[in-house]
Amino acid sequence: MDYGPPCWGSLTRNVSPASQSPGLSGSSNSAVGMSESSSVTIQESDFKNDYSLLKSENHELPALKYRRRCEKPVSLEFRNPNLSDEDDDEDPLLSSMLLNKNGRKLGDTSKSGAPRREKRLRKPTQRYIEEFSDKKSKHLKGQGKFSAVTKNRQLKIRSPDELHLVTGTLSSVPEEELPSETTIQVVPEVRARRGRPKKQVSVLVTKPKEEVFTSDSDDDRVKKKKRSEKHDRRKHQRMWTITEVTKLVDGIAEYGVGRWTDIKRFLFTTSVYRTPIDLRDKWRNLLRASSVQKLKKKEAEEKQLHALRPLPKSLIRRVRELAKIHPYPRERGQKS
DNA sequence: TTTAGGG
DNA sequence: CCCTAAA
Repeated sequence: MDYGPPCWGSLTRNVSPASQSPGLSGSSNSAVGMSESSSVTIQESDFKNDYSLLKSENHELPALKYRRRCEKPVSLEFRNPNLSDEDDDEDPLLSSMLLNKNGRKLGDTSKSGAPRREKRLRKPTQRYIEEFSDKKSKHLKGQGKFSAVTKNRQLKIRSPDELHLVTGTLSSVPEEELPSETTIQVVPEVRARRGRPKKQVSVLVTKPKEEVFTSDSDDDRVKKKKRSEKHDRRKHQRMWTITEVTKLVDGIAEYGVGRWTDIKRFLFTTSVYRTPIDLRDKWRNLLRASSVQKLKKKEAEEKQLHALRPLPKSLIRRVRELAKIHPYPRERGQKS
């Protein structure tokens, strides 16, 4: 994975693999373990043999992972409003497929096939330009990757589960989510939610963060079984993965508490869900969780036991540190 | 429009 | 998560 796919246009292989050091993680966490990167190693042969293939569609991501400086043609090429639009473009499509057992939903989506395209023609320019220049010139932070995902990229097999994943179409997830959604076919909250994808700039951060600590337990996400439709209380609930929490904490460390929109825009650009408000809520919960840890041991144990995600120690530690640094209104006391 | 606070 | 008030 050292050379991987070089920049498409210029074949700049002179860039050293060490160039992926993300400026984001510079301050808070020193223990950076690349996690996602490991998932793309399988594609190497393809890259060498079928060069045209990756150009066609779904192989650009790994490349971009490697080269964040490689903002070559991809950024513009995929901005094409026609086929572009990263994740949320497939919302209706995806949901219809997954929920096809629900006749109503299916008909609904199919009906609105055409108009949806039209709507997609909005101009991303303003924000896009802003972000683009911002990243490029600013500090050259860690976010240089322009994902520009296409329709279906079924690459990136991070866990063996995904291998037997029927894939094909539902692999439009950003990158951190949807690890094992194979068994369930109910998935009520594919990603619909109330429309709020906002401007999805096609940059994604892909920081080689940890995710190494608890091995997998973060990939759980929607591991819930086959929830009967009757019993689903909350329409949509997305489990926070460790990766997400890590990103959130890191983002807070970088931009400060309260800058939810910034954090969302810089670190959660790929997540159509997770609004800034969600981030804030999660942070609130994190504060509580981290404080809980220091309460009674018994309580803590029970919590840990009950919790699906152990919430790594490192994260808790960081949360607490951050909590000390910037006082978050009202949550600091952890009273009542 | 975003953030803070409460439900 | 959702909603609302305030900035």
